[in-house]
Amino acid sequence: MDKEQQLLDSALNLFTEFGFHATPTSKIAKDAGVSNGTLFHYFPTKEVLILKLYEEIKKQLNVHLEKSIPVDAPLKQTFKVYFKKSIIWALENQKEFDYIQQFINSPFITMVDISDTAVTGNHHKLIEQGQEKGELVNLPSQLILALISNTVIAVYSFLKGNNQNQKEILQKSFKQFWKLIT
Amino acid sequence: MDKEQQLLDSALNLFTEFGFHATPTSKIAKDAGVSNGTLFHYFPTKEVLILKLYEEIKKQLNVHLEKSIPVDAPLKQTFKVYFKKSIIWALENQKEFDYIQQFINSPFITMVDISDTAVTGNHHKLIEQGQEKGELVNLPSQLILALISNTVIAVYSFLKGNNQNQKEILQKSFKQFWKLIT
DNA sequence: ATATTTGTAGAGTGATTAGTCAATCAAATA
DNA sequence: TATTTGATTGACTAATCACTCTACAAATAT
Repeated sequence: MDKEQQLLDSALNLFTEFGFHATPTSKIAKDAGVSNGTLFHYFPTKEVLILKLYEEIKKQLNVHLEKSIPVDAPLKQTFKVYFKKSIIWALENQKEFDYIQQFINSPFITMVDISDTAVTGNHHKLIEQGQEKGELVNLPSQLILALISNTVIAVYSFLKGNNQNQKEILQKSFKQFWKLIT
Repeated sequence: MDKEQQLLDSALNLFTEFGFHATPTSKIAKDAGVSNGTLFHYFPTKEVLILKLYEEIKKQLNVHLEKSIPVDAPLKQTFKVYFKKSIIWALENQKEFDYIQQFINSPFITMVDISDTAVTGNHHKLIEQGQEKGELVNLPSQLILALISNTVIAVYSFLKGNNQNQKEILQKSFKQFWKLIT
């Protein structure tokens, strides 16, 4: 087993349960089954651990999102796939998703690049293309991106507590979401 | 000067800048111009201080929102007023608004009533009335509430960094928002 | 005027914490 | 087989923290 990964796993569990500073490094090490010193062998400071965990989760999410995205599909179809994939990933990786939000809403966010909030990549491009074609509403692409992220968060946090009719909710939510951005 | 209020003010400033646990009570007391012991005279524990600050801000927001809300106005008008008032309050009280988000996305949220997320009151009722009249989309009112909150957050976080065209952005955003929930 | 409560101070305490370090251990390489 | 390299340990440290306690001052009640 990779001890670095085990440390990240334990950190994720403990950080989401107790928060960053209420989780001592000693507890993380213990939970991961390694010694105190080993933690600091892999992560020079606690802060680095917190940041690396964020980067790693963000990477996982982005890799997942870019998998099997249709090319040359109608814009609406592409957005639908992104939308649903995001929410389903969040539901299947709740700790990871919650960690992202906890991190983003904490002062640690000032330590990462500003243009880097959670989802990156070609989304800006996609939005601007949609606007050129007149399909998407004419609002700053940054705002549209924020609207998208936050709609995903809203649907996720609802479905987290109510997993009945998931498919129907997703369907209807997307329909409304599409109206929001067109 | 009310020392309890001064302590809450200092706590707000420091918590939003450094986070809960990276802000020692001693710093809060010093910043408020009182002694260590005085802080614990007003707040038995640090946790109580964190919770009371949250409650106080939530109350402020709710009081503000309920001021000069039109009665018997068309639903769309009522929502528009709520929508704009929320965002403008957030922009004018950024620390308070950021604190709410930091709190809600932290493990401390488990210590407050679940039915109590930030905005309370008659909003559920309003939504259900709108649905009965067939004006609002037929989705669970909890989900609609989440969509509303998160749209407000999205527009706020965009406008926080771009305060040009505020009026126009608000106008257009509401137009899209209304499509989202109808 | 006296007694009682309430507010305020700040030094002190015991516990906890991030991070260090010298000593082993394992495994790869020479 | 010898040597180097990196991984791992856990006791240790210096700092920090939430909170206590005693003393005193101010306000309020009797």
